[in-house]
Amino acid sequence: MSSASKSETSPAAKPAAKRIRRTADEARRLILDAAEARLARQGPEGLRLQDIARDVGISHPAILHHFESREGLVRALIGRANRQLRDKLLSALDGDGQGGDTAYHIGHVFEALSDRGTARLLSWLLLTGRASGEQMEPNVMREIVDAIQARREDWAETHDQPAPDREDTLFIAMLTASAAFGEAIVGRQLAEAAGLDRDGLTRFRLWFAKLINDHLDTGK
Amino acid sequence: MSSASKSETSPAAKPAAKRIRRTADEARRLILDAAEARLARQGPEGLRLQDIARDVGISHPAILHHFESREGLVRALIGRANRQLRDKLLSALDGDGQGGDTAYHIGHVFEALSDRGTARLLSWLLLTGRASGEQMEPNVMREIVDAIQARREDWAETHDQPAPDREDTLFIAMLTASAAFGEAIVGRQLAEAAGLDRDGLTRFRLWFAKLINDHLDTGK
DNA sequence: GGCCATACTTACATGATTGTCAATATACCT
DNA sequence: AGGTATATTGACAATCATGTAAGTATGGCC
Repeated sequence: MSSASKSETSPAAKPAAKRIRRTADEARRLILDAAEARLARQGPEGLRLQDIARDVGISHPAILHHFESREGLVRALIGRANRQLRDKLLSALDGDGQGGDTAYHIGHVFEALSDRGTARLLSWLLLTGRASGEQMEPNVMREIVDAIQARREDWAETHDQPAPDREDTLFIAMLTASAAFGEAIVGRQLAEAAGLDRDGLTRFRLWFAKLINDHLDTGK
Repeated sequence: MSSASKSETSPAAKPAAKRIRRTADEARRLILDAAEARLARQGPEGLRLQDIARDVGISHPAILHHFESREGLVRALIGRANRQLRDKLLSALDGDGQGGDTAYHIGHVFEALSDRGTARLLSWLLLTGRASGEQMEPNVMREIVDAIQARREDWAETHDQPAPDREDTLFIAMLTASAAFGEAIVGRQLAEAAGLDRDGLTRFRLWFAKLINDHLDTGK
C-alpha cells in the first residue's frame, strides 16, 4: 500500500571484518548527519536508532553511548541545527560586497532559511513542541532586523530620505522568514500544483527579491 | 527531564457506568476531531491510538473498528483536512461583496491557510511524505490563480491598463501560500523572538495585504 | 416484546523500539 | 611492549503501540 518507506534497509553493513573506531566527535558528527538526513527524508517517524545506526554502519547502542538517549540525540540535533542556521544567516548578512543592496541580502537570507534540510528539521521541531522559543533564534532575529535597519538608515541618509520605520523592517524580515520556511515545506507541491517548471522556483525567488526591492524604494 | 508531554492522561474516563453508543458517523467525527487536536498540539508522535481513544472516552479498538488501521485513520484525516482547506479557500474567494479589491481576498486566503490546525496538519503530512501531491490541491491552486487573474484583468480593463502578467499572479498566490504556511508554523516563535506584541501579528497581516496591494497598483 | 445489526469492550498476541550490561577491540600514551 | 581509556558490539530486558478475537450491550425495526 505504501510506495517506499518503513525500514529502508541500506545495503551497507556486511560481516564487518574489522571494527572501526572513530574519535568521539567524529562519531557524533556522523550520527547527527545520518539522523538529519533521515529526518529530512522521512520525517520524525524515520528517526529510529536502528535505522540511523545502520546508515552510519554501527550498532545502535553506540548511538546511546554517545548521546545517552534518543531524547539526547534529538536535543543535540536541535542544538546543531540552530547553530548552523544562525551561522548561515549571519554570514548571509555579512556579505558586504554589494554596497547597500538590501534586497540582495534578503535573497540570501531567504535561501539560508529555505534550505530543505534545515527548514524541515526546524519545522518538525516546532511542530513537535520542542524548541522552547528561548533556544530558538531570539537574538538572531533581532540581530538581523537591526542589521537590515542599519542598512536602510544608511541608504536613507545618503539619499536624503526620511528614516525608515523599524516595524516595517521587522515585517520584511518576518515575511521573508515565513515565506522561506513555507516554501521549504510546501514549495514543491505548490509549484507542481500550479504547473510551474523546474526553474520556476528560481524565478519566484527573484520575483520576491524584486518585490521587496520595490517596496524599499517606494515605501518611504 | 521533560516539561509536559508524553501520555498526557486526560482525567476524563471513569468506571464508565453505561456504555455510550453513537452513530458510526458521529463516532468517526469525534475520533477525527480528537486526532486532529492531538496532532496540532503534539505533532505526529502524539498520534497514538490509545491517547486518542482516551480523549474521546472510548477504547482504542473502537478506533480500529471505524478506520480499520492507524493508516486508515491518517488517511481519513488527510481527506478531511484537504476538504476543509479547499472549502475555506473557495469560500474566501467567493466573498464578492468587495468589488475588485484583490488584496482583500488575498487577506482571506492568507487567513484560511494560516489556520494553525490545518496548516500544521498539512505541514506534517508533507513532511512525512504523504500527501502525494495529486491529492493535495492541484486544481484548487489553479482555480485560485485563475480567479485572481480574472479579477485583475477586469480591473485592468476598466482602468485602461495593460493586462497583468499571469505568472505575476501565480507568484502572488505562491508567496501568500508560503507565507501563510510559514506563519502558521514559525509565526509565534518569530513574533516572540522579535518582541512583537499580541496584535503585532494582526498588523503584520495588514501590512502584507498592503504590500500586495501596492504591488498590484504599481507593478503593471 | 423479541430480533438483528453493529458499536463497543476486555483480554491477548505480535512486533518493533528504546535502553542496559558485560565483554571486546582499538587507539593512544608511557 | 604493555597498559589504559573508551568506542563499539551482541545479547538481553522492558516497554509500548498496533492489531486480533470473541463476547457484550444498545438502538432500531418488525
